[in-house]
Amino acid sequence: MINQVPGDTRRRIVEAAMHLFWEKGYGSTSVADILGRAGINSGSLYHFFPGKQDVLLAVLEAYRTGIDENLLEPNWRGIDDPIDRIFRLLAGYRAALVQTECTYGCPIGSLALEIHEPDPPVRQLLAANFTNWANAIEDCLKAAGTRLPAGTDRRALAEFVLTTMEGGVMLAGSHRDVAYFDRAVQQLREYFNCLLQSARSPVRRKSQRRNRGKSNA
Amino acid sequence: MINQVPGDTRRRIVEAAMHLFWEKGYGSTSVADILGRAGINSGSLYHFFPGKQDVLLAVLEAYRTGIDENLLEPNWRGIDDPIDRIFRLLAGYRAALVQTECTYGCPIGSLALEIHEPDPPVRQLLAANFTNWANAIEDCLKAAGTRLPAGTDRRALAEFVLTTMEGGVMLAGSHRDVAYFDRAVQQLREYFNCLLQSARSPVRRKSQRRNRGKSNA
DNA sequence: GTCTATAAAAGGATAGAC
DNA sequence: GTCTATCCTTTTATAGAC
Repeated sequence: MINQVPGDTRRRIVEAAMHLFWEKGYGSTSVADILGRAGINSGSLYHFFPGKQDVLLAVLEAYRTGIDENLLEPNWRGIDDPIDRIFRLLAGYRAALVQTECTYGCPIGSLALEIHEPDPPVRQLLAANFTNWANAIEDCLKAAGTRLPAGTDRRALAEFVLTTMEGGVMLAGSHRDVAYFDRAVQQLREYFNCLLQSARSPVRRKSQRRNRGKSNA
Repeated sequence: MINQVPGDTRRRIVEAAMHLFWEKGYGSTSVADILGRAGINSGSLYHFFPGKQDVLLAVLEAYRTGIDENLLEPNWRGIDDPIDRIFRLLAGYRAALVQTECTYGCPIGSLALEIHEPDPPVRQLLAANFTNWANAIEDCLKAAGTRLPAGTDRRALAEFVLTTMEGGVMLAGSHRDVAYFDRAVQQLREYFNCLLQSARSPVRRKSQRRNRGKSNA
């Protein structure tokens, strides 16, 4: 092909696959689909990748390393308040749902539930993506400092934000109605309000002093 | 085949497909897989179903109509407290995760994120399954009566229980670690504690007097 | 209703020229 | 590195006997 930037082909393959996996899923995307979208031929793809699954690994790796540049920075630009940042990120997912008429799915979440093989390398990269996402939220929660009650399990809360997002996207997509996502986020907001409130005027409970952060009903 | 109960073949097909879709996903299950597990031949399946997708519809329909008998009753037998029932149901999913070494996925959730086609009939059945699940939780929340604060959006809260379950199962499966599910449920528990607490001693915003009444605060 | 056999297509992957 | 051509397997679905 003419005017080909060296090293560009591999990038185009990953980009094409990233889009197609998001749009159709991994199993329903054929190698031929990827070739077509990338504008290349079979030989080129198999020159860079041993097989289709290795393309998936490259895609997941691209998501993982690009989370700051492609997801967090665009959403957080100009927003400093850490709690605002959390709900701004969720609003970003909402915008994606609206733009795609609720066809959008979190690419990581969709792949996580589509891939059923034990498949350690793929699964580890999926997990790493989730971990990075939760890390970013956890940083926000740490930055919130004393606005959250002492003893708040910030790691668990960060993961809870993630499960809310994934669950909300799942329901909104299935019902083709963004209101399902909105209600999930609204419930999370209520929970945060409760936490922020009780940090201001702590409710004393028997279990709380003895067992900080681990109360279980 | 000998000793065949009339009308049994169709049921066996659906049962085999139900198991395989749950285990391997829809796309990775071939018609041949279903035939093998059901112990029948190609002609029988295509006698009852126009194609593979119609088997999926029958599976989703079976989940939908069987939710009480197969999911709710086994988990709720002997438990009357409506809030306990909610967390008992979540404990049931936890048990499934543990038994399968976190291979388990909610079959509806997995299919919801695997199926990317617009595909109205399939999607409507997925949505109907989610709706039935949330209905059951909503009934619990209604039964909780005044233990929840006045004005609680019980529908949204029921859906929030669902998103927590789905998100928790997703993370636990991806990390192959049930602790991710446990933390999600624990966060939901904290939220419920907050709600139950504020129903006992309603929080007044702005000029709130602390620890009114006789609660053990 | 169930069987066997097979059609027809699509899938992932490879070979070898350039 | 990229191309064209092709192999081989798997897949869904059908045909027609019993």
